[in-house]
Amino acid sequence: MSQANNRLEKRDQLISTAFSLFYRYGIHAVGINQVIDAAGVAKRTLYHHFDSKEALIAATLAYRDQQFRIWLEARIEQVPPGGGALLAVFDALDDWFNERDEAIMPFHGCFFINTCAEYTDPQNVHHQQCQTHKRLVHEMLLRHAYQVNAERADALSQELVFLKEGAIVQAHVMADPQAALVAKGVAKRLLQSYTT
Amino acid sequence: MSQANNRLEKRDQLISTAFSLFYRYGIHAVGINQVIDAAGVAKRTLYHHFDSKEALIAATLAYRDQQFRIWLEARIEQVPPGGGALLAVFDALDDWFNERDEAIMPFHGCFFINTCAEYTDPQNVHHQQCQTHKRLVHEMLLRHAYQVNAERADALSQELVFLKEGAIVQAHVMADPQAALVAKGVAKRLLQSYTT
DNA sequence: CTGAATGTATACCGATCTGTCTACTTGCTT
DNA sequence: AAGCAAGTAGACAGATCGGTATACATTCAG
Repeated sequence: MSQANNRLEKRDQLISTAFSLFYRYGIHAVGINQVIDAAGVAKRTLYHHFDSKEALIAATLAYRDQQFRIWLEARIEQVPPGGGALLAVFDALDDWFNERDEAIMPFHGCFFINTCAEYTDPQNVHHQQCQTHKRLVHEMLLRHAYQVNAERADALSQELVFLKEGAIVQAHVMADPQAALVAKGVAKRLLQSYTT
Repeated sequence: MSQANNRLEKRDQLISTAFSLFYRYGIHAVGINQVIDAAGVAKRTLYHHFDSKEALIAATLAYRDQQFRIWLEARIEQVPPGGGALLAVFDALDDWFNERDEAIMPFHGCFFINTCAEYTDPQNVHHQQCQTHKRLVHEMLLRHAYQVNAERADALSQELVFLKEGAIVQAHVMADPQAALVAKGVAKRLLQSYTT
């Protein structure tokens, strides 16, 4: 194992450890010492890679953004394009909520919604990073909505986003394992009404 | 001003001050000292009324639960029963999001969703208190859904809840002032399909 | 060979955290 | 009149916070 590999490994180790802790316990509730202990890394090493806790938070959000979008994109592309792809989103959510897909386990709600709950001001740096993530996911749905109804793709995708967010909140807050399927039921009817 | 009044006033003052701070900055981010400074109360007084910060949090959640449900109930009862009452929910949300109703200002997302984001474990005491609140609001919608379609009231109310939660998240995370109206549009179509 | 980069461990800094304590005041109730 | 409940201000305790400093080890590149 080369030094260059070690460099990256430590950095990534810190980010993925920080993510797991932030995601489970919340950002404010997790201290820097807890992160370095769990990562098995010296404090100096953390502050070598990141200027501050704020910088670590930003890196953690970027890490999850990548992980989540790559995962969802892959799940959608497993089915033929069109309405089916949009419904596949809810099947993906179902597996996420019920922790049936190792690639995205465990489930503690949406990390970005949770982060906005800790930084409620929309002007806050972290809040805005969450907005960017949500916007990118929305655009992903929009691309597939075009295949269903190009003229009304904006409206369709936006309405599906509402159902998606509602399902995530319901699954987490109410610990409802069927949330994704309920949302999928509504999405189906919605899709029908958009498929002229 | 009698002493007996003063007693209750101090307690309520602490709760409403704590709520404002917790709601705006998050629970973990707000310290006990910050609460007593803002409330203009001695630390001893806080610990006279509450055993711990945990107890203050519980009281804060109960306070908001009451405030919110009384507010929403009042908003719904301003219109004749039936489908209109269910749509009135989204008009109420619209005023909440855009801070047009003094009774429920300001808007920093849903305090209960935010709290669940800080206490992600559904077994956590505070998380469960949030579940209870959401269940009570759901039952409120259910009662009105009965007027629309008694046989399928469960399904209808559940789907409206999803739209409601989705709208709250969208309004907060994306700072989208129109979220409630988008959700209302979907709710309208949903209601039509349930009004045989 | 040497120096820069990256890593280790650990002590330390000042600030803040929740919660307790002392000492005193006020005012209602019995 | 006496006692109790509720209030004040503020010191204090012990832990933890984010972040820095010191001293040293390893490894790769010029």
